[in-house]
Amino acid sequence: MYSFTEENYIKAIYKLQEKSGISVNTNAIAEIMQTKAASVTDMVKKLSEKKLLSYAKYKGVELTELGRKMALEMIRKHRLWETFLYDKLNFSWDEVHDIAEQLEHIKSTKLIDCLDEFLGFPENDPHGDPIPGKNGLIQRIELYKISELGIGEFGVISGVVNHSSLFLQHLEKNQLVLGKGIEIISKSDFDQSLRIKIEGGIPIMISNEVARNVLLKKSR
Amino acid sequence: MYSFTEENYIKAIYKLQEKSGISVNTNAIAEIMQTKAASVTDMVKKLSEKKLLSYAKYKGVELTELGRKMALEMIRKHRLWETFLYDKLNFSWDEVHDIAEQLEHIKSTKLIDCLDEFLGFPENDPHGDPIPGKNGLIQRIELYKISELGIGEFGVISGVVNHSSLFLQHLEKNQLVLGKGIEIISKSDFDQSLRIKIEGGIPIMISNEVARNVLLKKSR
DNA sequence: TAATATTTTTAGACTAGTCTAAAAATATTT
DNA sequence: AAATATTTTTAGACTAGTCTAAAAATATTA
Repeated sequence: MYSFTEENYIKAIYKLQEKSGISVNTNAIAEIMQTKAASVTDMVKKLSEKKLLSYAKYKGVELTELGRKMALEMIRKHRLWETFLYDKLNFSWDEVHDIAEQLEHIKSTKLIDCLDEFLGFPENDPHGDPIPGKNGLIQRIELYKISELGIGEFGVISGVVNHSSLFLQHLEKNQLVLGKGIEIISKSDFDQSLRIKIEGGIPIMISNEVARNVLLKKSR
Repeated sequence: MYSFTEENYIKAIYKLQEKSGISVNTNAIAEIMQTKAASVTDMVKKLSEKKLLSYAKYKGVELTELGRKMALEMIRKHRLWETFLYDKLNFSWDEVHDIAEQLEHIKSTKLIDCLDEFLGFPENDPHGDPIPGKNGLIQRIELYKISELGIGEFGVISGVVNHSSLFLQHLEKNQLVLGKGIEIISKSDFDQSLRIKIEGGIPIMISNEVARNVLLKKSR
């Protein structure tokens, strides 16, 4: 059984490895873990002994297959809990992260698989990020900004680029919520604003600013 | 913010205080916390400094109002999560406890209040134990053993006395699940076994052993 | 490539929570 | 009420995870 701290280190290292290539250095880990480099060295040695990552002094670390699998499990849990909070308990997009940060440490495979089923096997969390499957595979679904779609194309709102409360509240006020299907009606050559039709509603205008910050899964 | 360990101590002390009167002694705490008396002494001193309980050397401990409130919050969380697992994720009676033991430590008042609402403000958990309200009040509903009801009386299954997996599985096999309405048809003078009718089913026999371990809320 | 700057590691110490073994207080028995 | 048994506390040590300060390795610059 792994401690919360160990789990958080693995998740942090996974994220760093995702964006900045193969080997992750001590200082970078210290920064996102809000701790000191010396502490990271200690922990990294421990995780290395547990075969979760490979580590050579002064050379940075790299997750093993075991570590990678663990990181994906954490991310799966995190995103499923976020989806639960958003879909079932009506939390807003910006409230879910901190609570999911706690919930992702709950140990029970059955719990998370049942939750997955209860939520209808969602493919993306409320921020549009893909939810890894039971097998540890990420099914990456191509998401497009509204502004990238052509006239006549259809899509389902699946995420956002800008996560600010102000923006999320603006979307909600305009019925632009997760899961809604929309169709591109026309684009203005003047200010790149768009006219779109929301599923079961009348056509509305949205600014290019909005169109560049909402992500769609193409449909039809 | 309190640690998991501190929270578990407070919950344990509350439970002991419930059944065995006012002052709780060190060894009893050590036993249910699965630790040694020396460790209990240390922790109890700490909790005393935090005003969660009052403690006099060699005289045992007693929760303060603050400690009692905290214990009730823990119990509220525990029982709401158990209800969630049972009602929404279809866990069985005997599976919910261990996971709720982890979930009860999640820190978010909003989360637990939204969960309460999502579950329809349940009054009892899947074991029939009352769920403390937001205010910290326990609404105690009178529950009767099946064996205490008279012939012709009706009741809804609302809890159990014996919480063992073996017993809970036996009940499930015989359709004796939470929320089912039953009617007492007759009682045997020989072995105190009962004939009962389960809502929407045919009459069945149950042993006195079963009848003494299932709790009903009277109805009609 | 020598000097300097940066990064990483080591050494030793601290806290929370636990332990064992022994001492102190309380309870029970005779 | 003295002897014995039990319970509780103290003292000192251990582990996980953290820290600071200093040493060692690596990287950068002139």
